[in-house]
Amino acid sequence: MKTPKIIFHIDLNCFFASCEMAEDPELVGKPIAVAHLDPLRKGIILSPNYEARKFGIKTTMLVREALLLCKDLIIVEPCFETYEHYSKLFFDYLYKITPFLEISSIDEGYLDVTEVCTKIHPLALAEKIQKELVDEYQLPVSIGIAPNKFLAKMASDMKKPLGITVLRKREIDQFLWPLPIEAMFGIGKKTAPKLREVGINTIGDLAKLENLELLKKTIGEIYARGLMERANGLDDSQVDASNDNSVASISNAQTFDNDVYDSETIKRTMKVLSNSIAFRLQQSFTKALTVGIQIKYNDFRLVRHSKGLTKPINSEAEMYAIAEDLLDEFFQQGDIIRLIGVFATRLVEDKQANQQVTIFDDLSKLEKEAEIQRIINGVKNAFGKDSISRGYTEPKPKEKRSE
DNA sequence: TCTGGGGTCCTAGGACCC
DNA sequence: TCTGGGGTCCTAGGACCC
Repeated sequence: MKTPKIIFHIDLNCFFASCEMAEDPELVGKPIAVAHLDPLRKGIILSPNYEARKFGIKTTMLVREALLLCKDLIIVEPCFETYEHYSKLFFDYLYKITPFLEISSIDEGYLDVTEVCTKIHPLALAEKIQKELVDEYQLPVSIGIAPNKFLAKMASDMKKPLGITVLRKREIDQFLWPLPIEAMFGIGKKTAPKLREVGINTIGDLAKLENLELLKKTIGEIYARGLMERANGLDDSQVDASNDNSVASISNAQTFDNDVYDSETIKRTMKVLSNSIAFRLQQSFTKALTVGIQIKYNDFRLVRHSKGLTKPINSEAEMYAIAEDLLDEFFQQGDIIRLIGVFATRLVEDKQANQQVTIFDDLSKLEKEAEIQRIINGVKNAFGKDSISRGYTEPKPKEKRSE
């Protein structure tokens, strides 16, 4: 018999909001939320802190709805550079605990601490991690402790903020099974109703399901089996510590303030998006073997079209040329478009480093984003004024965000 | 609750090759 | 020969996550 592993799942609590409070102690104790202030379409809450959550404010809620719930809510514009900085501090700290670390997103990871825990009790280790992250970086975390990744993930979710939850396999009937099926990691908005339709309302119902055939028919055999296993506390997936830091795809998308009918407007936006992706590819010394576009129609239907290449690319001009071809191929007169995106996937290492220069290379990332927004606004303003491309005018000096 | 943006993984089906 | 089957690659689309 294998000796059971000890897996931690560590989750940064309301991460963006926590970063903002760490940067500006004045915000501590007040209800704050990180959100874009764009009043039209983008004004949604990305991360409320716990003071804000007390008012019922949740992620993805519209800013104006949130302000109705709490008129004193402080809205902070997101700064992703700051979040990446804190994310790095977080993972660098965890690497010192053990190299068996799997980074699963910007604000969470799995640790295999089986070895480490031959010298220290798991609970003592979790408490130490929690305390040191708060003391050193003002970052609160919740920790789930379990014999596998799935149970650890479910456990870390059970107590927030600053929770430590142990979930043993023999206790799943008590702590896991009573939870509603929606609470299970891996079950989303589409699958939950399908399960409820066949009488599965809790994770326990799923675990004890006798008629697997019915479920196979509705959601497919592989998915059905996987879910049932995990509901029974089984998950033999390993903590993947390879973390080579490479991403599988890079994308950029823009929702228009107004629905768009003409391909010229879309193309101008695609040019900006292509530039941003080319920049990121070059920064990460990679090139793409597939380039595609993403279109969201005004009925929210989302489609993707892509093109595989024989030679990898990472320049704006090449990316844009493909995006333009795809648009010409698939855009129909009469289409009404809400969002356009460009993506690069099947990424490969760029052997000959990055020598290409883009028009934005001399700007900081923040300035670049501001510039992109400005150009998109320019595109919006030009909307309707027949096909005259305004080109890129002199960027105005931007005020820098305080560090 | 009229609904953002950036990712991941999986699967179906067609093309192509042997 | 009017007809096989398997493997692999590619594209599109679905679902999920933060």
